[in-house]
Amino acid sequence: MIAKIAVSAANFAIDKPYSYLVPEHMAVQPGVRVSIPFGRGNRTCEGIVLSVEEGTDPALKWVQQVLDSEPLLSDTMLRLAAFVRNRSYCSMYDAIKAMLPAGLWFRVTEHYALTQDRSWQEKKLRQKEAVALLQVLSDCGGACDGPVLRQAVAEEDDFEKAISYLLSKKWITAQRDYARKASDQTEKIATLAASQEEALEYAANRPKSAAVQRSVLQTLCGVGSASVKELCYYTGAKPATLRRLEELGYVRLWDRPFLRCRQIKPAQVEKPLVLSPHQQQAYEGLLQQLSLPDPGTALLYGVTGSGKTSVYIKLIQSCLDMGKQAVLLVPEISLTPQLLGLMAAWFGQQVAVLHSSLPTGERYDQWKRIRSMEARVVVGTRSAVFAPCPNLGLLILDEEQEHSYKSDNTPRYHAREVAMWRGLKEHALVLLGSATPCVETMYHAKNGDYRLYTLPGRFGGRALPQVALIDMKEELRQGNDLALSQPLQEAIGQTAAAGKQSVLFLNRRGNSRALTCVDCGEAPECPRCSARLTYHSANERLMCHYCGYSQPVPRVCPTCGGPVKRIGTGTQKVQQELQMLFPDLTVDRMDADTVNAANSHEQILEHFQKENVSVLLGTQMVTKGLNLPNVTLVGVLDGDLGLYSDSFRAHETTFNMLTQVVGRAGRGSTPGQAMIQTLVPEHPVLKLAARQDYEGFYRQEIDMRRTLGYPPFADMITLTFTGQDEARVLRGSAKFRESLARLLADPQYDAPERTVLGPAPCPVPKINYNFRYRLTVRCHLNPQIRSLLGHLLRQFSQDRENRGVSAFIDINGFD
DNA sequence: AGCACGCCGACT
DNA sequence: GTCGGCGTGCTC
Repeated sequence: MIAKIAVSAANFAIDKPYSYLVPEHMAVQPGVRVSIPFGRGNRTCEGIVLSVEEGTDPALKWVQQVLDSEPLLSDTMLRLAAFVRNRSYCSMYDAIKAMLPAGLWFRVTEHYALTQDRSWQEKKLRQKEAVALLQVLSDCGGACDGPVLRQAVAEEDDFEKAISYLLSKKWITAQRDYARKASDQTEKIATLAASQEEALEYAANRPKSAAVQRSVLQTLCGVGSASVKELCYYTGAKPATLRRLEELGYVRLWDRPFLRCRQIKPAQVEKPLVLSPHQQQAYEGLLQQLSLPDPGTALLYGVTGSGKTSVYIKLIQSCLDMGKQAVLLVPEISLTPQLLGLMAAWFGQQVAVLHSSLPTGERYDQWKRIRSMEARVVVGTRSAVFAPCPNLGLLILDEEQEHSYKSDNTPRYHAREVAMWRGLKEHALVLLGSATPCVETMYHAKNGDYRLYTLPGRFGGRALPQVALIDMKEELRQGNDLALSQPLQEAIGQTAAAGKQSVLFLNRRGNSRALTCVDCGEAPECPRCSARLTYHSANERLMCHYCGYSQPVPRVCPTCGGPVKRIGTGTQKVQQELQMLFPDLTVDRMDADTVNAANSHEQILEHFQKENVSVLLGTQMVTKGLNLPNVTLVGVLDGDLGLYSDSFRAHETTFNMLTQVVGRAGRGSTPGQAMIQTLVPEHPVLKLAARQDYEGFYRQEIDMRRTLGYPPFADMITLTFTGQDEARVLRGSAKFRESLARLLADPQYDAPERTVLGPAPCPVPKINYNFRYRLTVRCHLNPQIRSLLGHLLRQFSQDRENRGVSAFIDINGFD
């Protein structure tokens, strides 16, 4: 028997199904994982069986072990993986990894053993580490486990070097054992208690003898928290090392409570669910569509507060009644506690929650519950679109325009695209919900590709907030250079006086944007990135938002020694301004600096609501999903930020963001009021956002896209090239451009509107010492062009000229 | 991307 | 001699 296998060690350039021989007695079927030898060195790696066929071939290698007793992925899911691979230009295994819960991954333990060849006994070896390892192996009777051997050498690098040397001499052999990562008991967990920068700095300044401490901190910086057991295993640390780090304040140790399927607190709901006439109408239409043999796609379009959630719940109920499973995707789980409560109230134990910050064991349990159909409603973020539902009936993407549905690392898939594929192949209904649908989505809905259901007006007939655009140029002319305009100041005062609350939104974090020298005008930049450092008052440091680099705030200008001044506005500075203007008001702040493990998003909101704090000041985070009845004023401090980014989505993103923020005002009985501060009050996008006029915005935007040939009328492909050697990156991308342009000129590609632009530096031309250039291609993507791009990418990575340069591709992306 | 193989200069 | 550096080509 021959098995075709997707191999974990194969990257995109060499990825294909590899054939292996299956031993007679071995039970191998598609969807199980196996361990196999790969490459010249026959290193053991993992693979997943794609298909099995009769036959034999003496040239092939043998499957070593079967790692699963039953298939992890059904035939459909394997085909889905192939789809993701083709769409996002990743390897088959990358796609599969995105589909499986982390708890399924195997922890590899190595065993080392001496071979028959003992010729080293007569030799004098130069490497003292190698001698030590051979000594330990002999002492252990010729074989021992990796961790035992590891202790013989202080430095990880030296250990690796010595091992590979001994292996190359064929004096020892290495064998790998696989053990599942998910555990069943309570565990002691170590969490990083200091900031990454502090921890890394401490680690970097330790003497060599503290290598273990360093590697613990480095590991923790990568993962945030890990079980003490695993940490000790991977780093060679002893529990005492971790206790020491706890004393020093870099690590927090705690016992994770014994609950793998976390209980969600059900919300108080009145049963049965009563829909408004509009909701009922939408529901009935959707139900009819859900019952079709091929339901296709639907768009539920309704302003914030129009009650889309009730329609979802009713539809999920119907889907369950049909004996099928339903998946509800949300942009970010932590932002939707209310929704989780509702789901628990309506569907109780049938709900499974899936998202990436779930502990591995819990995630694995949920995954199994879904696969066995014990859980029939799945709520989760992007990756939950891969929920292993055997009988899928309904896939809902709430707030479908959100960027978080697009993965920004390998595999670069869009949950909407994956959902569409599943809908088509598994005969499930795909329901997109939004108050401000993505322009492409609305286009398809209006075109009849998707069915369109509209919920007009806010639930309960509540009025939309009054929105005013405030001209900040005028404010400057009148001598007000504060971040808060005169009208907004007054409104805040009045709102507080009336016992109501205000939410202020700022699109940035940190205190001031940058530090500038008064004399020479220099602003400190990140040494690794082409970006200015941002001042953070919480830790009195300048930080890079791209790579995390930080340094203490310099007293004087590093270039000329002149005095430095903070420019720009951040949440911290606005907070100071507010305290100066309104000494009696309390202000809560919510941004990346105040939201952390100790102070969660929910806790800040709860505090704001319970204590009736006058003002909540925050970044992006305050805009999402919250429903605060006592908030009657919303202020956007920098409404025009984002309008001028060079993405074709700039207008859409700004409009959506503003609409979303403004919609937070007046969700209770009192009508709301919103103010958008801007330097360009005459900008049509801002005017439309102020009027909450999605239809108007859509008409204007779709015309522009048609004229300029942007999606949905063509596809925008971005090819990004990165590497440390700028000349190489530039040369590689230019060469890619040449081949692409030449090939596209062939009439077989039928790409009449093609254009290849670039190479041009990316908006941030250097991140972490890596230079970044990109090509932009505008054309109508068809299967031929897709495979042409794949071919060129493969060719690119195999070209010796391009060593040290990596290329990746993004289609109709967001940056 | 790894990783081994092979060729070459340098060190013991 | 033997070690290690680096260029080259392959991965069932």
